Amino acid sequence: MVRTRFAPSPTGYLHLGGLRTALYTYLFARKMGGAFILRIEDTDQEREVPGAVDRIYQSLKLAGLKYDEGPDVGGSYGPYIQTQRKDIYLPYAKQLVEKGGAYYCFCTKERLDEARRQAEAAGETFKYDKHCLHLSRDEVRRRLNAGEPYVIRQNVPLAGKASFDDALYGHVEVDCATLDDNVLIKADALPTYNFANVVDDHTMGITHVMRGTEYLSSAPKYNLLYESFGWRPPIYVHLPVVMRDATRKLSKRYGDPSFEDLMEQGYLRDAVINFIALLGWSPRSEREFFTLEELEQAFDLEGLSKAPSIFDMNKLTWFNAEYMRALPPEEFLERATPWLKQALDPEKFDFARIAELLHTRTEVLGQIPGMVDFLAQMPSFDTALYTHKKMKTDPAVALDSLRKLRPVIEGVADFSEAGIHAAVTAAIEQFQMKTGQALWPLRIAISGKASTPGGAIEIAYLLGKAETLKRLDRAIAQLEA
RNA sequence: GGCCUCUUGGUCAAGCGGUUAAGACACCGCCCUUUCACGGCGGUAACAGGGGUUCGAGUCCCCUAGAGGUCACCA
Repeated sequence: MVRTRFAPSPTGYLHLGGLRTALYTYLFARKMGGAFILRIEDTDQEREVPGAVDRIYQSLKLAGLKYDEGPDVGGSYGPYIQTQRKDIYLPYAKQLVEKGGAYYCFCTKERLDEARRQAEAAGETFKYDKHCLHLSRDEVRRRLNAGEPYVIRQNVPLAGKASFDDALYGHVEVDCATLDDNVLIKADALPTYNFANVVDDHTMGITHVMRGTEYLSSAPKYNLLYESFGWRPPIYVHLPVVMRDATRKLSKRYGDPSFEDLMEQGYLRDAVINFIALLGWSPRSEREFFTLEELEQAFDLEGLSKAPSIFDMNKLTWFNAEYMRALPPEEFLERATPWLKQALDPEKFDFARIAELLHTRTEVLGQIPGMVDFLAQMPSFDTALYTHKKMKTDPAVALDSLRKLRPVIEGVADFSEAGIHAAVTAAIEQFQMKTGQALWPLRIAISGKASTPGGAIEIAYLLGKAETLKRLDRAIAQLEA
């Protein structure tokens, strides 16, 4: 059975690249009828950010990526947090030492730093010189017993090739000579990422590993470990990076949003998932709308792209707008209400009607307050707004129209949209005005904005008669001044 | 710098030896329309460069260039 895992470090928020990795990992497991596992990689105690583990749970939950096994849901391969597994790594490392695939190292930080400095001065890449590999068994035992601090290093062959096969990138091979004897067990007795990964993936029965391409070049080294243990390596699928532009990857530093940020800005979960899924994967068809469930069926490794892709906020916003429009009116109203409340008093305004008007005009929920705040408070505006070429209006035309319309509006008994509409159209006909010359100025006069959700009639209705007249009077006064 | 990887319009991308090189976003134009949207129709725009292989290369090979990754007791 296929078993995949998402293994983040609790060092902060879940960024969109991480979310995509999690998504693909999840989708592949579902597609194959396998299990999706969450594992927390917290072996670097210094970098751990308090609360980050909870944020990972939160974000995955928010994204709808349910895991079958994980720290907070259990499972038969636990624990799922590496620091809670700390006792299982050392025995494996010792086993590797016995097999010759690793060795104890007592070198001090000073000696290493010095060697590193010299290598740098000579313009060479630093490589550990296997100094401690040649220590006798007796000496190793003696120093261990004396309580000397130590690490355990991987013993990489001096010559030959190390390689692995990636499901996406194919056969990747490097010369062992270019590889360093990396630390497997740190002085604090915790494993490094490299080692913990190999041990955990094996002991947790992981069959497919999906992770970023930043691990691509270290993967051959992993296989050496698998070989030493005599274990079968999982199938690797390295995923290209999600970029912010041609040369930089998406990052919080430049203000790129995290998944949580997007949710807070009023993006829809399904829209973000849909967009992210298509960033680096193609269904190879014209289809572009997929629910999570549909992605679970459609996803495959063949559609993955090898090149990094740039996160296009524009397209995400388009996707979001499409998802917004596809919402049933009641649901849109429900989702829009909290945002409407930020700008308007629900006691004073017809939220249902406003939501109707907003529905096809809202790309992101967060835009809502700014689109309706003029209803609560009349903005000041320049009379240049009255000038509109196509409507054939300007401040002079506007003043004339507004003067004619004011008494008409005052005389509307039934201040519904139908009532206002009937009265205004009758007046337009009676005065032989151009529709645009009447309605454009009216809308400007009571909204103060070049574009609004809804036209003059709708806005007048929403404002109510008293407020509409008040705004009209002020507008006329402004034009007369 | 060594090693690894990537390269189709501004962006996401289809293509897997023979196509007028799809489609989507964005942009522009037109239509619809009491604004703005929505919707409809149309348009601009790409195979990084150079060598091969082949009757025929975006598709295969090599080189160059550009970009990314990696060289930690970080993941």
